[in-house]
Amino acid sequence: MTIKAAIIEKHYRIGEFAAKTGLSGPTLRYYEKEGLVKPHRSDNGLRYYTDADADWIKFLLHLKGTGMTIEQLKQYVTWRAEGDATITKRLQLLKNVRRGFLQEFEELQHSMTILTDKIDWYQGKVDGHISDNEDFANYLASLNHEE
Amino acid sequence: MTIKAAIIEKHYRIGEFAAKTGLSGPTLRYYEKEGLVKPHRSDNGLRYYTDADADWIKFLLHLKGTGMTIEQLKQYVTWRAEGDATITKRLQLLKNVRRGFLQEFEELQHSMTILTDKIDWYQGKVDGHISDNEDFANYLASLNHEE
DNA sequence: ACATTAGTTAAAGCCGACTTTAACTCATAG
DNA sequence: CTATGAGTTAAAGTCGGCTTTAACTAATGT
Repeated sequence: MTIKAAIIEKHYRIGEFAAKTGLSGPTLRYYEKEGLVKPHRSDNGLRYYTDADADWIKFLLHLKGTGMTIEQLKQYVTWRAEGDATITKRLQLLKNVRRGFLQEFEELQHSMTILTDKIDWYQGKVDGHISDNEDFANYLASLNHEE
Repeated sequence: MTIKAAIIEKHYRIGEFAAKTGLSGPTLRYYEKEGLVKPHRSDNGLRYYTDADADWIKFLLHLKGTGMTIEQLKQYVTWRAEGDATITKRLQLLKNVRRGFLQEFEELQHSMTILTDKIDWYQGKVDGHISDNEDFANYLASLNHEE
């Protein structure tokens, strides 16, 4: 006797799916118009999305979070639709994205250092253990921090 | 005999200053209109900037780099112009900025992890040590990485 | 003296990424 | 059967952060 699991794929209509993904309905329609996501349609013509679509949106948002624009995402999606022949292209694109992101990341870390230094400097002024005439440039220099 | 160093403060006109700061001339004028920077004027009416202005711009760009908007920067500048009475306000503002930035930073790190996992997964497919039917969700699960 | 390059202003334009509007249809509880 | 809430479309609007344009004046090299 064969056991056959009847896995019923859950259908999410746009409102529920919007809540699930954190995007708005209009944003989902916008992404669809840009070709980033392809929801399905039930017989009555209403969109529905699945858990697989949710996974895809999550991944998409991570890529977006690394600084990819909608245009770049479209390119990725286009290649994805073309199948395995474009895997190296996609790999190369993602590597380029990572390179840019790492660079940006270092700048963010530097800005973070400067921000923290400034906070410490203000705190020192408030607490009175940095003298009134010590300016921020000197303070940075004393920490060997640039800019 | 008193030695008096005649320190001549270098004046940068907008073009030179733009090159120095990496901003464009129009952007410098825009920042001025928004009250973020106050260049000086020579007798002929032309703007000039100093090294102190450059330091200020650099700091401003770091704040901007942490996600502060022009409006928030304006608030900071306004308080700065009001003098020491607003130091605690500025300190509080910068601490809030840091809190938001740290949060954003963690999300960026997570996106980075997912991006790298995807790159490794593609690389595995290309190199043939990840089987054709291993999907990315499984691969993430195997790494104990979420989403 | 004059051509070229740099600076001046106010106002309009642009771009990406959505959001809002308008005018409509569909779904469903009472 | 009808009120209400959700979904449909295409098109226009918004917003932040500049950039471009237009019409002009100032500075500088030959």
